[in-house]
Amino acid sequence: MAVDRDQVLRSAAALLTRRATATMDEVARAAGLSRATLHRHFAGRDALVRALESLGIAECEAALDAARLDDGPAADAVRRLVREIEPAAGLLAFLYTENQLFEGEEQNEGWARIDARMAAVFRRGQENGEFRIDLTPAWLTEALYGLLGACAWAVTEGRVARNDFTHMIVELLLGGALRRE
Amino acid sequence: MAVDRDQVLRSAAALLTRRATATMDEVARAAGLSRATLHRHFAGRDALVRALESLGIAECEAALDAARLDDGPAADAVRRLVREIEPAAGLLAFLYTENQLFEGEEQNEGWARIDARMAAVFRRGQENGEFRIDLTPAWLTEALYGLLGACAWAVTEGRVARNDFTHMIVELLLGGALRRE
DNA sequence: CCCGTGTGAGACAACTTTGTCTCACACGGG
DNA sequence: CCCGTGTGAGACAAAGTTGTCTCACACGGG
Repeated sequence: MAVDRDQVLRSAAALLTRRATATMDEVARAAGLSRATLHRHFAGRDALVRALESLGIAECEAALDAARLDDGPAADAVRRLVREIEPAAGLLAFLYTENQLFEGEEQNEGWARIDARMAAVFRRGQENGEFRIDLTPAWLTEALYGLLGACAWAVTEGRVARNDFTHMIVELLLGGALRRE
Repeated sequence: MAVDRDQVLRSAAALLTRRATATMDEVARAAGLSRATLHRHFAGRDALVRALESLGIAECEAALDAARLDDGPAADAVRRLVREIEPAAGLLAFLYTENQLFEGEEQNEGWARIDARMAAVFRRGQENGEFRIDLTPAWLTEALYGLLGACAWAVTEGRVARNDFTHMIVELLLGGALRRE
């Protein structure tokens, strides 16, 4: 009967993303357990958010590893990254918007490392001539976060098919909306 | 000594965007007034959020009007839209993430109308051959929201220069990151 | 079969936030 | 000058939330 910690965190992220003021009781209900049990696993709201953040950081790092960003064309690396990070998109959407974190040095360091790795692949693409140079790596990184969150939300809202997730993000991020002949 | 209602709403949006659980007292302090006065203008937290939403809808509609989305190439229309909507980007970033709104028929209708107008310009671009057809108008609309929020945040964080706001969004949305020869 | 582990339900006090009210005061127009 | 309007500060009760505890119970392994 052990609670699936990750599954609890995921449903908490899904709820908190669209209603950040949700009660611990609401979070518990959404995860299908009682407030008492939720409290046994996470000492309080802060602890829950920190756990969400730790999970998000860990999943991002894992996705970055799995995407092998240094291999082959940067465009392919970005495509692999988006595909790998898709399962964590909902979590990311929450963490990206909930920047109350400004505390916690360890966490901040984690995000800085992730940002740096993402920016690095864009920079590599610029240096080898794949990517245009007027869009800065920092902006492309932020834009990727924004698109991941937007697409995750669009999928849950039914405005984008789940199977199109990677395609929609990568094609827009790399190719843009303009038609090429 | 009358309080500048719009300015209060803007600073409230700025605070709530990154810390949605902020207290009415914190919101008041951030806006530079006392909780008592804040309460005189907005009956409560709900009223404040609804006012934020009304302002956001109004500014979006105004930007849509000013952008003349039906005139000339769709790409130029999108560029005008982003330029017009820039001042409201912070507000939008908050409203886009805080989807606790699911109540309120009038508001919902407002967003639906805005969504439809945005999607229409993308559809027009597809129909006249400017835009590629594998990215749906609904997704391009969501992506625009996401990019607006991401860029507004990146600007306040200092990762993107304020003057580059329109350029960064439009160039990425329309042209993508890939270099063209 | 029994017992240990983990859970749900509910009670409870402590704390926080909210909404309201009162009072004093600063400002600006008449 | 005086008075009305709008504000800040603070007090206060009401409501909501949190953290803790207790008890009963379901389940599964030994």
